[in-house]
Parts: sequence; C-alpha cells; structure tokens
Amino acid sequence: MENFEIARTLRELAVLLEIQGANPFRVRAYRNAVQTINGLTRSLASMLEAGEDLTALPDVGKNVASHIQELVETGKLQRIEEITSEFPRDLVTLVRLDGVGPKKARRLWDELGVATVDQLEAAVADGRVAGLDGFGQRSASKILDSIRELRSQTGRILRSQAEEILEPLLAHLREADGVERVEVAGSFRRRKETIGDLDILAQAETGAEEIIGHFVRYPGVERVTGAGDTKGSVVLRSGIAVDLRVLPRRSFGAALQYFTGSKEHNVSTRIIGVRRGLRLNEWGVFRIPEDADPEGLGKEEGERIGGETEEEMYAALDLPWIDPALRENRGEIEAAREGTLPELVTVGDIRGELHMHSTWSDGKLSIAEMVEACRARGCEYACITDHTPAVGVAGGLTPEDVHAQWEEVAALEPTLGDFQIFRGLEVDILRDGALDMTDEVLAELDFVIVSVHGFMDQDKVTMTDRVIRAIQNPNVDLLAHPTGRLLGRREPYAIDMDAVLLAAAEAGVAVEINCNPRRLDLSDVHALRARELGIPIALNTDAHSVRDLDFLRFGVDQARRAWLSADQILNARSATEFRRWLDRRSGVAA
DNA sequence: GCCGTTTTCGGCCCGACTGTTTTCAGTCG
Repeated sequence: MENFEIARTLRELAVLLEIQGANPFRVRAYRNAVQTINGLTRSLASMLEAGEDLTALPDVGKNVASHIQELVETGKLQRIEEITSEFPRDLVTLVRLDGVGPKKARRLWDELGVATVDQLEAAVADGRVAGLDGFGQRSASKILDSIRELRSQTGRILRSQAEEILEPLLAHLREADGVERVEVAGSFRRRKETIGDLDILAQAETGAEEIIGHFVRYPGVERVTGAGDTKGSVVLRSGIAVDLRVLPRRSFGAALQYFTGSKEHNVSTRIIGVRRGLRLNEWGVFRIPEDADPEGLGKEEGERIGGETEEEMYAALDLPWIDPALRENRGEIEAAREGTLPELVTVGDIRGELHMHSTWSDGKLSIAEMVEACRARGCEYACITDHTPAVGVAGGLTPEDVHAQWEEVAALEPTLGDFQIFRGLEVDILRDGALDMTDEVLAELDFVIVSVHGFMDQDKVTMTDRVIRAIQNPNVDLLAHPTGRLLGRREPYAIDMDAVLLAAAEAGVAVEINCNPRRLDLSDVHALRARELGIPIALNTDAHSVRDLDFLRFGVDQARRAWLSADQILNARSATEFRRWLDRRSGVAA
C-alpha cells in the first residue's frame, strides 16, 4: 500500500472518530500523523520491510505505527470496521459538504437516517432537514448549495491559472478606498503547484467594511458566501473560492504570517510562542500577562511585541524570517533555529536551458529562433533536445536526422559569440527499457535525456525496471518528467520513485523538475528525496515555443519548496562547469 | 493518540463568521 493510500485511510479514520464523538485531541493526533506521512520522502512499506521503527517519526506513536503496519499487511483497518458497525462509512462524504461537520452529519443519520449525499438532498427537498433542531431553513438551503457545488467541483487549479485569476482581482482591490497594500497569502504564496482557494490580505486603517463591500461587488463573483467586519468570502465564476481579510498596518505582518500557513507550520510556531508566554494570532504577537486568565483575553490584549512585519513575528520566537516556500513543517523551524536554512535557488541563478524542442520534432520554432530566445533571456548555453521516432506524434529524429541537425547547429554556432549549443536528444524509453536510438549516436551526443511517452499503464514493477534499465545506459545524462503526471488530468504512472532515484544516484544521472505548470514533475517531495541523495536537479522548461521558456519560474518555485539551492541545480552551472559534468564518466575528473 | 528546556500525566493554537441560540455551538481555515 502506498503512502498516499495510508494517509487517506488514516484521514478517514480521523473523520469517523470525530463523528463518533471521540476526544478531539485524539482526532488531531491522527491528522498530525497524516501530515507526517504526506511529507515523507520514502515509502512506509519499504521502511517496514527494512525493519525500521516507525515511532521514530514525528507524531507517530505505537498506535499509529501498528495501524500503518496493519494497512501495509492487510490493506484494511479493523478499527474502521468497528466504527462503521455503529454508523455508515458514507457519513464521511457528508462532512465534505460546506456547512456540514461531524456533529451535524451524525445527527442527520441518527434522527433522519440520512447517510448519503443523495439521501441528504431528498431530506432537504421534503423539509425534514429544516425541521431538525438547530438546522433551520437557511442551513438547509446552504446544504443544497454545497451539494451542487460538490457535484460540479472543479477541484484545485494550477498555479499558472491562479495567476491569471488574481491579476484583475488584485487590480480591483487596489482601487478600493483606503487600501494601502494588497498581498496574496495561503498556498499561492507558499508557491504550491496547485491552489485550492485564494487568501488575500488588504491593509487599511479604517473602512474595512466598505472594502469588503467593494470586494464582493467584483464582477467575477458568482456568489457571496460570507461578509463580516473584517472578512469577506466569495466564489468566483471560475469556481475558485476567495477570502479577503482587511487589517491595519500594525497587524499586517502577523496576518501575512498567519494566513500564509501552512496550518501545520503555524501550529508549530504558536506552540513555541506559548512556551515563551507569547500569544500569536493574526493581529500580532503579545506577551500574556502572568496573572491573566488565558480564556478571558481579548484578541489584542497583553503587551504587543510585534505584528507589522513577518520578521517581527519570527523574531519574537528568536527565529530568522522563513521563506514561504519552506513553511510546511518539514523541519524548517528547526533549521531556522540552528541557522541552517538553505539559500534557495532563484530564476536569476539559471544559466542554461537543457530541454527544448524545435521544428525538427514537435517544436513551433527553428533552432535559431529558440536559441535567440534563450540568449534574450540571459542564458549562456542551451541544449537542443528533440524527440526520437517512437514518440509518433512528435515527428522524431532518426539517426540520419540527428546528423543533419548537427550541420544546422554547426552553421549557426559561428554567429553566437560566447553562447554555446549542446547537441542533445530526448530519447524515448521504449516499452522494455531499451532506448529509441542507437548507442553509436548516443555516444556522440553531448547531452542525452531519456523519458517515458508511451505504455504508461504498465504495472509498477515493470515500469520501475523499465526506467531503471534506461538510466543505467552509460550514455544517459538526465531523466525527464519522471512520473509522467499531468496535474488535474493524469495521475503519475505506477512507479517506485525511491528505487528510481536510488538508481539515478548510483548511475550519476541527473533528474529533471519539468517546469511546465501542468507537469511540475518531480513533485516537491520527490525532489526533496533527490536532494537528500545528492542527485543533480535540472530545471527544464521543455519549451516547444518561446512563450514556454517563461515556465522557468514555476520550476524554480517547485525547487524552492524542495529546499534546493543553486549548487544543487545542474543548469545553474556555467557552460564550462556543465561541460565538465558531462565529462564525468570519462575518468579525467573526479 | 502523542509528547516532554513546566513532563510519563496532563496538557494539546486561535479567531471569524453564521445561524439559531437568547448566550453559544458548530464550522471553517
């Protein structure tokens, strides 16, 4: 059983326990464990197989460890079977509805016998829900809205799509009277690859209510789901939910820190605060008076230590500012305390483009045009890496085509000054792990990329063996888009990435973070693992047109989430250093 | 259920908004 399946099952157990009315801290303990599992860079099954003690993991104790073992061994959890003899397992889907939590789900079952979304819809329609104590007409119609929403759910959007949605919305907000500053917080600021909803903060000393009013009148708003003194919530026609909070200058840094999250990062920072007698909230950081009743404190009571900037919030905990990309509670707080936070890679660090296509295969532009676009973006070198014939739609290069292409490159080179072109190829990994090009040609190339484009439905063992066989070919330099995923469209193919990364480290092969916002493949967690293993990472746009070269920033964001600095990025090297790396197998240099 | 610069028991982050309550529970992030 894969980590994500184990995490999903434990998350479901947490909801079931909540519906059962269990101790909320017990429920939270399971959620904390899920968080740990989601951040793991290795599979739990392989850790168990290696005889490792899972209780060494944070928030995993004896109980959760034995649950994990049971799941790996049997694929099921006895504990869930027991609970679902009390009430139907379907209730967990009711909890996913807006406005229905564990308490209400339980009452819907106990008092109306409602277990499924369909049954709930019927119960709303015939008035039974509105008749329940504590429900009423308004909550009934709200539930109906949520059901419609759930059924038409568009899910998470790409970060590139979020950028498009934000641009006009932020412009609208900046027009509101009294708004001094607007920032996007949440997962967008943490540079996540997909965005579930948008959190926006506006700075204003007065007139918050009017600003909220201006916000909910934005032309793109489909409906308003909440509008209070300091907070407004809407759903846009694009289906994405947006929250706006309005805060004064003295609290803006506190709010930015608070609403950037992640939730888990915030819980950790606040616990550190509590131990020091400090209270952190979106209004600032406050010293709790010795004799105060913590329950009776107002939101801004106590001595204000800071809140205008994020730096003040972290400084109150004796920590340096932490880059939002790292705020996932994956050890960044410890690293901040020890002064070992990485200096994260930036777009400006990238000096070469290693993966791009031309009209020789499925690219839109000639080699000369692509190279010129790279130079215009400040690159010092580029690799031309067109497809091979097995990628049918792409019009791949035969060995003869490859040699003809080199003539074109050779004719171009004298016109380029110091700019260097490396002769490359994106070679298809065939069904059995053989490569779609002769070894003779591969040996002549400067730079060999391999990647999977077909037969993606192979089982995990076959696919893993196939890819490992490919990267063990001594001519191979880089594995591209290693899991084949397309965000929101196609799941990663079945592959044991830990085994693949170990093989890449062994073979001295680099691995790509494909910068296309729909790929971003490797994921942050796999890139973290590659970093642990010391594998060079390439940030590649896989450009098929000039516009695609701008994808670089998405890959840089992904690399930053994986704690990567410039010295771990293959194409942050100079052309000379890159060439030296390409010669690594020649025995000349270590 | 987990955890330990207050510790192996007794804590565990914090506030806004909504709806239905007439003083607050539930939900959400």
